[in-house]
Amino acid sequence: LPVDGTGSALEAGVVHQTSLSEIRSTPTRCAACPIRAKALFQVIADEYLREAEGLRVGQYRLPSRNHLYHERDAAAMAYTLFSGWLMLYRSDSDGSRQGLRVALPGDFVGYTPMARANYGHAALAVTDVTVCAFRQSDFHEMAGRDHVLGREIAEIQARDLQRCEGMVLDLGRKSAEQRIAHVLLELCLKLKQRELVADDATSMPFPLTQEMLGELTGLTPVHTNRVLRKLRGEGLLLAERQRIEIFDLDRLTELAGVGTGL
Amino acid sequence: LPVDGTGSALEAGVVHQTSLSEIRSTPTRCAACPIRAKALFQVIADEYLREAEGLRVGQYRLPSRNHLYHERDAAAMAYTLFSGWLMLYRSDSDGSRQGLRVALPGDFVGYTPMARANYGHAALAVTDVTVCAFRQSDFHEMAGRDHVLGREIAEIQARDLQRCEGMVLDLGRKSAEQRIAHVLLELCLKLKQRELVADDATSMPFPLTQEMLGELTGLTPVHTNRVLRKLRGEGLLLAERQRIEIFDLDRLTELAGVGTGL
DNA sequence: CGCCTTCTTGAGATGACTCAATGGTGGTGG
DNA sequence: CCACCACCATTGAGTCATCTCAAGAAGGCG
Repeated sequence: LPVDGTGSALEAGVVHQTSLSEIRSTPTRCAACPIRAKALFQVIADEYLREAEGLRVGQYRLPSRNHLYHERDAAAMAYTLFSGWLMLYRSDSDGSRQGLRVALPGDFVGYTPMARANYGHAALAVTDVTVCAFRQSDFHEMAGRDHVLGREIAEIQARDLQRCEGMVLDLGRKSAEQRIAHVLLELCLKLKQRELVADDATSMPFPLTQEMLGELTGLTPVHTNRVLRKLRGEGLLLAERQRIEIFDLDRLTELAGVGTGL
Repeated sequence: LPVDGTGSALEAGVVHQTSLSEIRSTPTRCAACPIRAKALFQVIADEYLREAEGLRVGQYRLPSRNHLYHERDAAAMAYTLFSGWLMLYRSDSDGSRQGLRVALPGDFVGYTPMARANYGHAALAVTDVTVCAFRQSDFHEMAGRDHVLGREIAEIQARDLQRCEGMVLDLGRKSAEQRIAHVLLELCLKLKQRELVADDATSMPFPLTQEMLGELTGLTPVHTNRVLRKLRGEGLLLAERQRIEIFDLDRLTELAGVGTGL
């Protein structure tokens, strides 16, 4: 029963009951989860939602610090995140991690339309997590049958690419402060869009460790800490365990120096 | 007749004859360009190729240092690069550029399946360039009509995303030397795959300035230069104007520290 | 109560940047 | 054909941001 945080949740695409446990009494409709209107199926009409629901393989629970999948795993499944936070990252050859994106409830992760592909990144549960699993092949087929859906999935992918390019810009051109400000703002915005946090809230849940925040921003945990303290010193925010409070959203936004598109 | 290098080639998606001149006597079939089997239409069967050719709006020539499109331009057209090199980049709010990717002959650029989207990045001609233009809408429609094609376009996008994620990894976790080595190796490999350079060639054309190489790797032009000199000092490569010679491919690869997937 | 993870802080090293000046090279016009 | 000019590469000196190593403090959990 290795809950060492490194155990594989999926092995070659097969569900591994070690850390990924099926929820047999599915209480809620999955694809039509409360967040749907704002998230994965953001752009997808109800008829697809119902069909997608039919394709669902199962709903699973994954404890904090376990992996949903690893980089080299064959990408057999895609998931919608029902509850909890995931961090998607890619590892360097020396073992250090570079965060790619944080997935919040409603996000769609692991979809890879390439034939015989690996995921290419790992997905780590930051908190306890609930996901709905779909077979990639079912998704492909469904997208193939209906080109409107196919087009909408293409849009999701295009958005992911533009986000990734924004990250390249940050890592290549921005200071540590700016990168941290940007990540925090992005998360804050996303939480509000999904109504996981009130629109006028000044503080938000924040289960990422400072080390993870550093992984996302290309920084050392030590330096991440110093930057957070500096931002606190400037009255911009307060980072506590499991929670972040943003005092001055406008100044933080200005500091982040984001153009359009966040 | 502003050939100042900053002139817009396209204005709101309309071809601007200032720098982008149509080639009226189209001598070669475009979509079926000599490189096709290895590039854009890598995975696309001949029947689509013929259809794509029918959709071609025109073939254009763009002089070196001009833009094919800017970041804020409405993404009305997509292009296949017929000859020459393009650099795709995104600008920081302070005006500095972060390179995203170099496009070589055969590459597909500017495709954006999002509705009413901007390109989100700019495309700059590194050399004189010839492109074939397509309307995004025609492409969408064609992909919609045939889901096999749609799926294949999705694969191209997925590949782009994985490349971009690799770039995030480089910028976040690797040293200047490693990033430069990686970019050079990637270009070398791509040129060989497309048979623009002999498979056993030790040197390759390299029209990028050191400044552009710095833009791609998140480095200052000055530091880029120092790194190149250092690599030369170690007998790994020789960077001249317009050309790079790689002496020790294996050691360079090892230095770059790329895992799988380049 | 004690362990383990996370956060905090210090001191010193270093990779990359800035500013500044010089030298090449190819193109252009007289 | 030559002289000039623009762009690019090169080099130096000094600074700054970020990293490394190391140690200690603060919670949470069994």
